[in-house]
Amino acid sequence: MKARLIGVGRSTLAEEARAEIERMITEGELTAGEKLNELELSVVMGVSRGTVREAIRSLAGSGLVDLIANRGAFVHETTLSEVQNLYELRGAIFAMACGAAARRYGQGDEPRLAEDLARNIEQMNAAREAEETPNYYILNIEFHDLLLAAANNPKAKAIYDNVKREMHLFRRRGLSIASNIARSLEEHRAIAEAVIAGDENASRDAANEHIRQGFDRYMATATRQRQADA
Amino acid sequence: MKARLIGVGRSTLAEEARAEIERMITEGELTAGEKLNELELSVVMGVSRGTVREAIRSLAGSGLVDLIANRGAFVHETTLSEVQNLYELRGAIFAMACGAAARRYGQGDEPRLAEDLARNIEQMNAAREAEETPNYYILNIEFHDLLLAAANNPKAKAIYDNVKREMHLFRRRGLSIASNIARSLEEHRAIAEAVIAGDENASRDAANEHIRQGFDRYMATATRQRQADA
DNA sequence: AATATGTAGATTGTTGACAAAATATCGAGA
DNA sequence: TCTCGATATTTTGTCAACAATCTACATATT
Repeated sequence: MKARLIGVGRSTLAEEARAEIERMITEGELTAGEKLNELELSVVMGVSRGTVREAIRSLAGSGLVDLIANRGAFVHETTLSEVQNLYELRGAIFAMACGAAARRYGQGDEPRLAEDLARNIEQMNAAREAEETPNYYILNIEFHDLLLAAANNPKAKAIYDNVKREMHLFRRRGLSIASNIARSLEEHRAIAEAVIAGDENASRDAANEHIRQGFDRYMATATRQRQADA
Repeated sequence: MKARLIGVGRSTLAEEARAEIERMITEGELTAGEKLNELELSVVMGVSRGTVREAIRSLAGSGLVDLIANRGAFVHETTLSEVQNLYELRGAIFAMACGAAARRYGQGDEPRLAEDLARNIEQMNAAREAEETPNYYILNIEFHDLLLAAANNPKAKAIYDNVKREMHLFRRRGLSIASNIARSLEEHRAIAEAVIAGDENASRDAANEHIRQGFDRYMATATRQRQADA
């Protein structure tokens, strides 16, 4: 007896509403600082206000929305100093994950990690040479996700994803300059090497360095763009 | 013109309900794995079910309760492998915070940090010599909070607090053996020294080491207690 | 003109009721 | 006795209405 499971993952209306609001925010239909009107959203989405309210509340926990009692919910505005904090937080978690991945690989708990990382880096190199920036972007995310998965720490991964999304929200503009990609790729190689060597400390350091460099690249690009705008 | 502010801090009913449920969990009135009955809680607390529901939903984001659609909310059960993950996560954030604190102190952004840390360590040493374990416990928390505060990263602090609370839930039994306290104190000294020297990398390493040692001490004590139980 | 006050409208906070799903109960048949 | 299945009860999901609070605008006051 076998059948396609129906309704699996189909969850509550509130969860679907949450996903929809989340999409609206990440895709820019709702901009930073904008107020979320419960009634308006409920009409647009065709559910009751209570359901929308529940969705908004659950979003607040992820940092995408700020709640003020009796005043409502607002799309979180990320300041520049917060961006630095987000980078540091992301770096801390990523470094920890790389250390854990190295340990687990060394113990034989992640047998496929080596080939997965090698394949990813190879594809990334190909994307770089072909100057296929969108592919590079996807592969870049995959690289980090591979290591997060290998760390086998779901809560850390959840936090990492939240931080990533909030950062993504801030820097809508791509930061994909050819030289940046080349350097980033080298850093990936260094991380993968340390992890596959099973060296926890080296993995952590390489990961930390990667995020730090990423922040520097971000700041440089942001400054340049700001000058270009002026 | 001056008057006492009224209604400050008084928030919504749902927030108060959340705080109350949180208390019930942390104080053990609701045990791990137990189901949270919305109606029951609403009667006990004298608010409507919807309000309780909102409180429970907001707690889910902090990891204290797990939600299952159409089945309800359950107090999160922390497994042993999760404990290790929590230690690692806490270590990552604490190490990052110590690094940031070192940088900020070096830049003159946290002028009071040096004396605060020195005072804390001195009091801790006094508590150790007097064998006042409860005081030691409070001072230990304060030490970590001082550094988290100096890092000036609110989101990191929020996550740290969540993790800390979840860990606290798991290990009800104290782990305060005299020799442990002495070693822990030495590690604190090392951290403070690195931070006040403004050395980011050394601060991170010292913090990481501290949490790692803490985990080892925890495992040793837990194993010993398990043997004693058998 | 600038500031305070009052009032109407809009929005959030809270509740109770109904619908849908899950769980418990109980009996029939092997 | 045990398993399966129908039924009753409990519990969650969703909604609409009411109450409390905030916001915006008009009016009055200096």
